[in-house]
Amino acid sequence: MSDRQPPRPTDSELAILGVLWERGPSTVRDVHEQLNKDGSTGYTTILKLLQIMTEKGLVVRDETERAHVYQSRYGEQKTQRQLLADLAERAFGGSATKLVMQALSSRKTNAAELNAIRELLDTLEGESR
Amino acid sequence: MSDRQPPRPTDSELAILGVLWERGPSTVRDVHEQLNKDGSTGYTTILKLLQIMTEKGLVVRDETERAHVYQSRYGEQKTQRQLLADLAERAFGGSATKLVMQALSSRKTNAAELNAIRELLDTLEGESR
DNA sequence: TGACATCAACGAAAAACTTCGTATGATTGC
DNA sequence: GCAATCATACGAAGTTTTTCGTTGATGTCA
Repeated sequence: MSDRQPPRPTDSELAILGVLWERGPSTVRDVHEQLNKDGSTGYTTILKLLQIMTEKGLVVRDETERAHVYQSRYGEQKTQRQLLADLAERAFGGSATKLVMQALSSRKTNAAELNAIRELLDTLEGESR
Repeated sequence: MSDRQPPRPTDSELAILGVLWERGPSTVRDVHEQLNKDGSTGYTTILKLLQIMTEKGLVVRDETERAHVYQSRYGEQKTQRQLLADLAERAFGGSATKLVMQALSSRKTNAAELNAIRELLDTLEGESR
């Protein structure tokens, strides 16, 4: 009963996770500087969010230095998969295939990207045999 | 300044929209009965949510009858596209292609589904020429 | 017509999310 | 050593989300 599965990150939390994935383990200052390039969020806001995310188990904190160092507890891809599964469940009747097809048909994809997807399909088809 | 773009529906709102898309225009009672098959939400909870959704512009209300009739203001696919674009933006650095590839590689897809996706790719490739 | 059912509206409360001010303690530079 | 700086922690306020109870109006039917 100790570690149940991680909660879905909120928008703000996801923005922070993005920085942590990009930069690796970071201090509050690091994250704040990165996020403040365009928007404007106070330092203590980021701090508070990271504290809450620590409680939730979304990040882990290293307190050995004065400036605590945070890192994402779950990898970027794992989180992405989680979010996709969640969205498929909530908005696509649980069908990931429907999700993929909707995503594909609703925007312009250039030839290179289409090829990359095609190759991925080939790989998957090989596996499913 | 009148109609800005619709807000992202919350989880509960999305559940209600799901019913409206499936059933078409419905009363609060209709939605409530549909959603209460498994979970347990009170009648007035659904009512309140639909009132809020009306304010937000997610649904439109026909008040000619005593039991108001609600319908989704935006189609299912349009909403799905919106949600996908939003998720791509928030979690995939704005790349819908990354989203698709992650969705494809993170689960088992049967042969028929893979073929359907392949055909879709063919169609898209034709268009992009 | 009078009791009962049905419905919308309103308000309120609890939880989650977002934001930040202030307090307080550690570190650093002069 | 002391002031300025940098860091965490705490609490609080405002907003959104979710939930429902109550009220009052309208309709039904025996």
